[in-house]
Amino acid sequence: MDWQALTADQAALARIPQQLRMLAERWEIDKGQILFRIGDRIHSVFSIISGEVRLIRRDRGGSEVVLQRSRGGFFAEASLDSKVYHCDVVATEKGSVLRFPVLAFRAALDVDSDFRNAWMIHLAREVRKLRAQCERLSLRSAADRVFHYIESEGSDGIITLNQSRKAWAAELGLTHEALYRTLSRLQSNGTLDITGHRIAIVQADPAHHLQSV
Amino acid sequence: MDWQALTADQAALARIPQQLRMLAERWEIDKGQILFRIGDRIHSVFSIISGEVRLIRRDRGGSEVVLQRSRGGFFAEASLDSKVYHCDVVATEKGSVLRFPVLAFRAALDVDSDFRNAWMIHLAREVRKLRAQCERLSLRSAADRVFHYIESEGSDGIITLNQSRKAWAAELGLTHEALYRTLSRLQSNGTLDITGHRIAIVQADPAHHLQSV
DNA sequence: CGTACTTTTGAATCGCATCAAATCTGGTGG
DNA sequence: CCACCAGATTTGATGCGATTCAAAAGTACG
Repeated sequence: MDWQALTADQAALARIPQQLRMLAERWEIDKGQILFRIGDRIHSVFSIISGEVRLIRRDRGGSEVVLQRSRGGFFAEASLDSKVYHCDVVATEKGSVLRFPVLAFRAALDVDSDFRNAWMIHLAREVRKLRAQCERLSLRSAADRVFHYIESEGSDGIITLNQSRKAWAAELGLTHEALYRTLSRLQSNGTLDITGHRIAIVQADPAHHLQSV
Repeated sequence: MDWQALTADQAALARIPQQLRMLAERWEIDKGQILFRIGDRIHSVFSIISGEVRLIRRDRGGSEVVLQRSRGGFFAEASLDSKVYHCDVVATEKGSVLRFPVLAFRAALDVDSDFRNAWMIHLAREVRKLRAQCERLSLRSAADRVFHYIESEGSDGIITLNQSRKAWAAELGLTHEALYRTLSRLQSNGTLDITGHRIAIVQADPAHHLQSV
């Protein structure tokens, strides 16, 4: 297991103490596989290596509600403080996850203050990031969401995307068509400078300027 | 300070050790007041008693991006691990906040394992809740968001709102008009049973049924 | 070289935002 | 108790922008 390669969004993973690492199991998961069901006794905390999982809650009618889609990072962290899982978890594509026994995880948090601090920092950052994303998703227009993303996730009005535009569109809550059209409009506008995966804000959107006067 | 009244969404507040509580200061804030600016040295962690604050980042053009709106609960938690604030914080209405010295807060987390556990649980729950909200906000239709909210925030298809519908609309990322119309349509549909602040799903939405077949 | 996926453009449609205005509600003070 | 006000609720008409469906061109990878 290459623990060094994961540090980017996963500083907490790198800080996992040796003792706990040795207890981690790698699970290969198939598309459609159910990792655990609602009501199951909690046994593990997971981190995704590859693929995608969804946390789902179903009503009696059979319609389902996606509580979370994960492609990387931990999931079911909230299970650290309960006895049973509160949702189903299903893999939507082939991939693999890392499984940590929850008791050992709790014990490591209690004992290892470095790990504990890394974990708290990880959670706090996640909260900050998710709050920003909620704000972004409540913006009405595609252009506003693009700006918000660059301003909050990039630095100094410049961002280098680490994903395909299609995936970015999903993160922005847009269809890929809408994002493509918005980007090309903003570029021919002179508002954005797009070179490959690097996107820079050239000047504030005219509409935004009005607000600031 | 009535610490008991806040336990609802704020279990972590109730677990704050006596020593740290004694260091807390209550700040009365006016509309438009700036609590701190980007680049300021971090001195405090805050919790809102009343009113609303916004975490804002500005670009050079003067247009601003809202990273977070808070009406209750902690904000700027992520500042526990940095030296300077990463955004401006402005009050958008009159209210008051609780101010904890960040050093004492960190020390309390190190020393008091009860408080520490409560804090980690608080953060993990916040993460879970925010992820669900992001999923909800990326749903296209107003009806889907209403269902998602009831399924994920309520229990057994029933929810009792603790806020006005206008405020709920904002949380759902909708205009209040859209929410009012959607609710009355779903009620005359026979899909929802609405009695005051109690909303119950009577039957799955027909459109959802198709998916589950 | 072929396959799967992303990127791109087009046309039509639909749902939500927007602006407007009326009604209802809870709380305040006279 | 009533008048009054601010805010929430409700309904209507209109337009825009994103979705949707469709299809073509580009690109990475084995």
